[in-house]
Amino acid sequence: MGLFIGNILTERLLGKVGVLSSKEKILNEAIILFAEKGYPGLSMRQLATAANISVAAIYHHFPDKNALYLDAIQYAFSGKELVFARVWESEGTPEEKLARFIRSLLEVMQQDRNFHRLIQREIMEADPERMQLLAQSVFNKQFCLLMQLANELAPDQDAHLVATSIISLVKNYIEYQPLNKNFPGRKPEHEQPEVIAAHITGLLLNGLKK
Amino acid sequence: MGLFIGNILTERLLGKVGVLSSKEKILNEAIILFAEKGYPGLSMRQLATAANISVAAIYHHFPDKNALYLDAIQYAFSGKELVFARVWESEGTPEEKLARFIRSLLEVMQQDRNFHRLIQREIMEADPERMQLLAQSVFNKQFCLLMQLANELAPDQDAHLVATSIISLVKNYIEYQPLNKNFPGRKPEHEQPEVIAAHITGLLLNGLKK
DNA sequence: GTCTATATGGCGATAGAC
DNA sequence: GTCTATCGCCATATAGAC
Repeated sequence: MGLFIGNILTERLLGKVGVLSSKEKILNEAIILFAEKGYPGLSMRQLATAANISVAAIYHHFPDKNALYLDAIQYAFSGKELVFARVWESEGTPEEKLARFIRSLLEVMQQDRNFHRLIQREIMEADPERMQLLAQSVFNKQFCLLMQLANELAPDQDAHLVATSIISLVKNYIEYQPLNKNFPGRKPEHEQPEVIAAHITGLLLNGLKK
Repeated sequence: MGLFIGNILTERLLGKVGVLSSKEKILNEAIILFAEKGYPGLSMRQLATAANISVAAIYHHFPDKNALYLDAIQYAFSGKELVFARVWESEGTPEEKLARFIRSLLEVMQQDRNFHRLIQREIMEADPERMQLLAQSVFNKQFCLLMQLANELAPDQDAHLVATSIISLVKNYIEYQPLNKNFPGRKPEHEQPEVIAAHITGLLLNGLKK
């Protein structure tokens, strides 16, 4: 038992049966609030209030604010890789796999907005060490599989650039939604994942044709 | 004379002959530091030090931190529209215009990183009122012209979605550079604007073809 | 228009009781 | 493991002299 104290996965399982440890409660609130306000924008007092605990109790579980932030990010990232497993394991042509990947990525990003905003803030800070950690421990496998797919779809093109383009297209539809509401030509269906997914997939597979 | 005190454009002109007013000095530093650290991350003391002035002097020019921030954003945005004028006024096929637009956007974003980061932070905050201001007073004309071009290139597709895709592709190559360094398949030429521009243009005009 | 000095409060972090 | 109380510092913002 003592061996598992502090193990996030154990706490996740506890969470699934409705028992949230204090540490997990803190981390859950931290993910939401760091995503919303950013690192300097969230005070330990605000977090303590949100988690319904005292500031001193937070410092019992985490040595300082920075360590808590890093833990929260790791916690938010854990398990995300599994979402795409079914995409890569599924049967079908490369074109079908691309459509499925785009659809899945879009759903993950739109459903878990806190995850998306946390990543976005991290990328914006662009700290080299943290970028390396993020790339290697979170996204590396997915990026490689996407490059493989890109290579099947367009062997003559640069797989790294193609993979980046695919991710860019999906990510920015989510990100630009609040801004794009204010531009002409906006239609209600532009917020529906299937419409966006169809557009992106079509664009990639056919380009712009008259 | 008194009429022009506080007029940013006047101060810009003064700036061009090497005379920076204190207010302009503050705004210039504010753009850099807000872009780097974000609103809560930058203190008035740090800004005062960077602008080589006292905190009280800043409060002589701006009523409070928030007003200063909004002024800094407006200041950073002023004049950006002119950059693309030559793209839209130039002669050539729609395909050539697209290539030129992509190239210009890429250059503006890569050269003026502070501008890019300020916008990015604003979009991430996603405050509805500020999104409206940003869309209408800064990007509206460009977006409309880009939609027109999209319509010429692909009349059967949704111009709003196509325009968003084009911007997404360009913006994220800049944004992902620090992260992408850590993925396999990375090549040095992936940081050259002309290589990126060629890839994006090709992707849009031809799609992924075997 | 700029300064020094200061008011007032929130910040991260800790001490020590229970 | 959680609390109340508190430390020392830095935050935004202001007062008033020059």
